[in-house]
Amino acid sequence: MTQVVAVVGPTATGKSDLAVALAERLDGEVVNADSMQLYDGMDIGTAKLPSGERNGVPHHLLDIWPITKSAAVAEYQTLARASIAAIHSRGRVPILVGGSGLYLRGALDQLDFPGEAPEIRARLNAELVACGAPELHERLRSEDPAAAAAILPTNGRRIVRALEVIELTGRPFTATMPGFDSIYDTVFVGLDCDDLDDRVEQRVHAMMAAGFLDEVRALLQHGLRHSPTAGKALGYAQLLAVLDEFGALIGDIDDAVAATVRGTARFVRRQRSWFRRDPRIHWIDASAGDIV
RNA sequence: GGCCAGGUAGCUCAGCUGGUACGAGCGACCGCCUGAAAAGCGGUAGGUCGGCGGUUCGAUCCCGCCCCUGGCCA
Repeated sequence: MTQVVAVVGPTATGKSDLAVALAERLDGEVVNADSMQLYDGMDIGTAKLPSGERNGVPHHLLDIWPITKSAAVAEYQTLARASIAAIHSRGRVPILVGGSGLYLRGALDQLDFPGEAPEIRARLNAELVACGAPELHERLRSEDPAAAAAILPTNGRRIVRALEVIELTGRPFTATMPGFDSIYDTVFVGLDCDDLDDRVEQRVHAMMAAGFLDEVRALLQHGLRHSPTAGKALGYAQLLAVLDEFGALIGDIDDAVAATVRGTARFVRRQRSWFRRDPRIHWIDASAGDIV
């Protein structure tokens, strides 16, 4: 059975560095499991490890999507599994790194995602706007009571997704996550630490000093503002809000930075509540001395 | 010094000519999560309604004095 190492946990804990260190010791290669680092050109704001700091360790699934593309977990699942298989066939150890919980589970666990139907989703989204989430939830209840019970009537986005899948596959929508069964022999390493909020604040300021705003300006010219996924990324969305169509500053940059810090801190909480439930993870204090 | 506006939840503000604050957004805390997941969604906790007196059966909302903030005039 293919052996895999997964480095997981909330953002800004040093996962990328740990992954490189582990790859050097285990003769491994790194596979990205961060939904935003998949995008080409999003470097500073996603804290993508610069190639100079990868120490020659091959990294896979970085910069594979244009920012205009809508993210797709199923596609990522296919790519990640292919990447893991290729690394294994080379006799090396795949090291999956990232903080995107669903992406990690998609790559490693027994999850089957039903098909994708952009046109159906577009129509349902239009109905959502026209009728409201509760009405669509009623329809979901009649078509798939189990899914309706698991999805709140106020969560329009998930209701749309459920109806989309039902219409596409003709089968009920599985609205609950399965158990924690990896399809690989996986070791889960979780990184976390107490002073994460401080680290986050420092990191956001460091990103600004490194030219985050200019990165956003450059991506603005490539359609970041209208991209369904990339434009919603932490930091990018907040900075877009203070820039006009030509990249001129029209808002308070300090407010945008503060909003990014707050948003990231909230994101850390969501990541923790996601990973906390996974009993397979061996947690390590990221602020400890020699974590390798 | 005078005039005006205002002092209500951590922050920004709502609040029917006086009858137990219906508060809202954001924040905080807790949680959910199957093809947009750095997204989306839910729950909970916070208020001596600036202070002191007065009128009233009863005052956040009326009266007086005081304190604080902003603006205008001197």
